Amino acid sequence: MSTALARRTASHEFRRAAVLDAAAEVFARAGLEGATMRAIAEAAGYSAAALYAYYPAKEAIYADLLAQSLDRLRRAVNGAIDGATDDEARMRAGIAGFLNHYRDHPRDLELGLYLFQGLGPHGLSPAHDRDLNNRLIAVLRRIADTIARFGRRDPLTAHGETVSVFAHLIGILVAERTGRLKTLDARADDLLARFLDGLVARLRGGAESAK
Amino acid sequence: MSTALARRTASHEFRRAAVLDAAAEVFARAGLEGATMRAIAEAAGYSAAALYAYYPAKEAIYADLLAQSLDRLRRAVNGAIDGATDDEARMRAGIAGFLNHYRDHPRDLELGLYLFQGLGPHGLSPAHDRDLNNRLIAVLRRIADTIARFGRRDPLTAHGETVSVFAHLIGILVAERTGRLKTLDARADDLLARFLDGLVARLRGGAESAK
Amino acid sequence: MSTALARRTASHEFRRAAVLDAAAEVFARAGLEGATMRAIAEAAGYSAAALYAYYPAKEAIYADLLAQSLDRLRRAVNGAIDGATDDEARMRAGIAGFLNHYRDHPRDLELGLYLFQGLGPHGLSPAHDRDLNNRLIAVLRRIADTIARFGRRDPLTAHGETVSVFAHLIGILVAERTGRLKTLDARADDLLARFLDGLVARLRGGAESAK
Amino acid sequence: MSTALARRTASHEFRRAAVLDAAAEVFARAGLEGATMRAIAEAAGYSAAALYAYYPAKEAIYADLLAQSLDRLRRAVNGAIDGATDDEARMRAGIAGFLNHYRDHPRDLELGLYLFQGLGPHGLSPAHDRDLNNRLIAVLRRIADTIARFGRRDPLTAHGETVSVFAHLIGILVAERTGRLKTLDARADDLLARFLDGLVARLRGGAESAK
DNA sequence: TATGAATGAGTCTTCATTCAT
DNA sequence: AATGAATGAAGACTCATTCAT
Repeated sequence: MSTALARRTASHEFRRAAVLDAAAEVFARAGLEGATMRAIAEAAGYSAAALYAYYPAKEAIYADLLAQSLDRLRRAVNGAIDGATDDEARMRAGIAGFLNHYRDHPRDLELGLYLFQGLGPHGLSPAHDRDLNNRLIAVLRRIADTIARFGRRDPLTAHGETVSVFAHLIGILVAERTGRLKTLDARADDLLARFLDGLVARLRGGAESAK
Repeated sequence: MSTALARRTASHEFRRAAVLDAAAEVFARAGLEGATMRAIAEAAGYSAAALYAYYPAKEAIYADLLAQSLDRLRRAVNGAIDGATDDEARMRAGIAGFLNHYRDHPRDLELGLYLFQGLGPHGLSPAHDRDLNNRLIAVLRRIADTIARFGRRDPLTAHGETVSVFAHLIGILVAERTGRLKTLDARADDLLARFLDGLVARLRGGAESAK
Repeated sequence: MSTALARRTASHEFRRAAVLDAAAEVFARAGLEGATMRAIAEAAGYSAAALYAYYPAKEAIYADLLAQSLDRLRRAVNGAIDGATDDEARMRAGIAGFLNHYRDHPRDLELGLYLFQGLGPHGLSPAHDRDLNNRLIAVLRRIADTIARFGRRDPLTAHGETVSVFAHLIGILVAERTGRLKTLDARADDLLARFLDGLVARLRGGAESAK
Repeated sequence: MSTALARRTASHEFRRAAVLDAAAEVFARAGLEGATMRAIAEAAGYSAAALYAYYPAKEAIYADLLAQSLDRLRRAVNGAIDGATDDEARMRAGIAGFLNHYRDHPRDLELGLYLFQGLGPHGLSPAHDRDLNNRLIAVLRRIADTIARFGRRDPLTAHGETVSVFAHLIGILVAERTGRLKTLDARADDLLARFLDGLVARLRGGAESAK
């Protein structure tokens, strides 16, 4: 019986993943507001009602989608860092990896911004929110490590610098995705380069600039 | 007779402003998607149908709201700049004015983010969009001027630097508003100070760093 | 006082006529369902509320419009008959005048069909209906006369024939206006000619066909 | 499984038919413009939203209703023709069948007039319109055949005569339905008889009257 | 497990009409 | 005489969700 149950569970998880895939596709195609339960169901080859066997509400699909998206981001960032050879390169690679991942994967950006922005209509439950936060922190922690190492900063200082990096990255992404960058005749690449150069200079400069 | 007409017109404008206020309040309370015509009407003490005496469509309310919001931002930035005494202070004041205006006026931030985000579903008409863009550009231009003057940069270089500033400001605001800053135990003030210090250092450094 | 009152009344009637004109124009432009009170008011240079000083309801405007339209029809038919020289020509002219008036004045046809069709939504009051009926009968009576005279029929027989003519005319007009004639590759002229020839032949034939 | 699916499909069709019935009733009762989705839903014992499980839009209900109505007309006409014994009787029967079908089925007349009248506001899609036209033509073609056969006319001439018949029938029906016949103290039967007699006489007369 | 059926609440918008001024 | 202001009722349609099967 236990085997049968396990099999059933595995099968269930398998189909849940298929639903999630379909949802991701719909989100990418129709945008966040246009992603209706019916559209997701159709993409998954189910009826709308069937979705409720896998997720209790639309909100839960969002949450799951976001979690996966943040994991993909983490893998991208980690991969970029691991592929670099010296400390400065690692720091630069991690930060650029963050930006490029989102630039290369608009779906994930869409989801990420939704998160950053606090999804108006139904909002996520606090539990979900905490979970997602932790996944984001995991990404940033790795970047903080490279900063601490390259800049020979203590963890606290490195953390402050990381948040600054994080804010800048978000700013670039938001500005680009909303067309303001094009309007202002600027490019994300250039912005990042400028910021990184400044960051490197600053970290090299003061042996220990306060927080 | 002319007086009566003027009085009537003024009264009309007065009530239109009241509707706009109510709309702003609803936007702040219910979020962007939750701002329905009925909600706005109720907040204004009207029936939904009555709104159409003041605005021909929901979109027009958005547009008006955003336009006024950007004008308030411009006044805040200009005021901050004009109140400072030397070139460095002017630059710092303009940038800080941008950030603080939005921190002090969450409603305007909500609206601004809506703009930055590109309002998915119902979007603004191209005409409206262009108008709003111009208002934003007007704000940034003033900041660019202070950068050019303090850093003795040519306009083109100053523009690039301005976009970087803009991106950073957006990033800070988005991160704060969505609670990520609190999560990361950071404060907007510190982030701004850190960024400004870096900016000043950079501008002081190279007499003329390419674009 | 009596003079003042008369003047006031005349002035009122004058403006009522202007409203009616505007209404006719709107009906022609926007169709029957598209003719809103506001549209009529704008065409008349009034506010919507002002119309209620001249007509108690939209329905009354319809009714007045229809009455005038039927009077125009009567004048057209009478004119056609009076312009002809012998009895057969007079009969033919009267009938053709009916058809051609409506073909040349689509506005009136629109109104007429509305009448014939019983205006769904609000319907006319019985009083109005009776009045309009009488105006239609006045038209048909004149045609009946020409039939009686040409066919040397007694009034009763002539009346029966007239109703048949009336039905045929309506049929042609409805079929043409709704595009069915074009669909069937037919022309109103031909249909009328065919019918008239048959009518003449029939009336010439039997000295006195019952009823 | 196939059985279950078939049963489900059949059940769906059954309820769709019920919706259609309800719609027909509403159309007959409330007139064309008064037939709202909500009214139809209530008549069918559904919520308004439920209708959309059976028809994607109001327009589709119209179209279905009209199509079925025209098919009923065709069956009535065909049946009448097939029940007659000689050529003249067949022609008379077909024409009378058209008229009587509509006199006996006021709902269908209401729908038919809607068609003939070109449904102003929301109109049918061109595709629907073409389809309905074809169904009407199918009816008329059968009548044209009987005319050609009885009158020994070539198809072209018979067609012209058929359109004349069609126009007359419409005229009678419109006049009757809108109460004008009663006003004029006439009866549809008599009108038809008179017209048919004339038609027969004409067809017997000239061996071949042009067009 | 999956579905078809069904719904209530909600969306924006239009319109004829009323009323204080 | 005329109007601006305001409204209730209505329009078609959508959506997330529930439930019996």
